[in-house]
Amino acid sequence: MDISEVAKRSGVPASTLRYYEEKGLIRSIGRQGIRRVFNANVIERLALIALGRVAGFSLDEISNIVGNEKKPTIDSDMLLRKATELDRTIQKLTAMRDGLQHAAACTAPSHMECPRFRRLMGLAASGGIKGASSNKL
Amino acid sequence: MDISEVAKRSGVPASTLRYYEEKGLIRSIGRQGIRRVFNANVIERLALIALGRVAGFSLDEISNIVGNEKKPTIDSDMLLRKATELDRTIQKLTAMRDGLQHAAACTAPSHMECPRFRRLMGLAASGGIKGASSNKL
DNA sequence: CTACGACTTCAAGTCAACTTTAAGTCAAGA
DNA sequence: TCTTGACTTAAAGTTGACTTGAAGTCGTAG
Repeated sequence: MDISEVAKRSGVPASTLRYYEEKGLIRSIGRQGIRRVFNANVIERLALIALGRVAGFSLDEISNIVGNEKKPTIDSDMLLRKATELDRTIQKLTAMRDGLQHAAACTAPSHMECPRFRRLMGLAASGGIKGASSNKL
Repeated sequence: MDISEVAKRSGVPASTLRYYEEKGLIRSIGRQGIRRVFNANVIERLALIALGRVAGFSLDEISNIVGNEKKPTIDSDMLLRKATELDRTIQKLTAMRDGLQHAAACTAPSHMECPRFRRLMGLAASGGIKGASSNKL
């Protein structure tokens, strides 16, 4: 596949694909003349990268998860830590989703005045309030 | 509470608190001389903002969710849409968490070669691969 | 053969979300 | 009174993740 095919199939712009390759997140299997040629599995890898972004990981963190030509070691302890971190995030988001759903139906003048909303949010916030990806590699 | 008290209690730097106030995300209840004075409920609000960030919303989107002095209307349809969006994100992250957990224990040479990992990631990616917050206000 | 369109590199530009810096205000303690 | 330290503003700087632009390289249709 050439870069435009990958872009079309994945929805990721060619410029981003070049950028990701430069960062070592994906790689082209070779060149036809001057043009990059990609293996079909790059699509899967891009899905994984997009997923990591949604999960709030930085490209560097994702690099550690999915592996990178430059930085080789993929440490299973780190994967477990990421999984745990993600689990905490999921709990927060679940409480937030419920809070949003309730807020949409609630008649309280302001969400912050609704005890149910506040309880859900308190639940979501419990155990650390800091932004995503607040832990180191 | 003065700004450093809020910073200490919330973990959010004073510079960020001023920035959030400028954006209308939080507000000080008044001034003592030149210094801001905050009501205790700002802590709760900051928790909600942090939560929104974890959920992948931009400050502008969060502004729509939690309300803003400048932009008043908080539309319940929008809240439901955000809840739905969040639900999709939660499903993805759950699959990713399971994938990471499995990858940590799996003996396959590379994650991408492990069928279980790939299935979980495929599950996570199904129904749209694009990054977070890809929908408009 | 030459012009076109799709690729290439490399450098610079953009954007959101902050952070830092410089210069100033003020209450309180020595 | 003078100094110190925590606040203030406004503007400039930083970072991560891309995007855009300029200048160049190809394969191929006319």
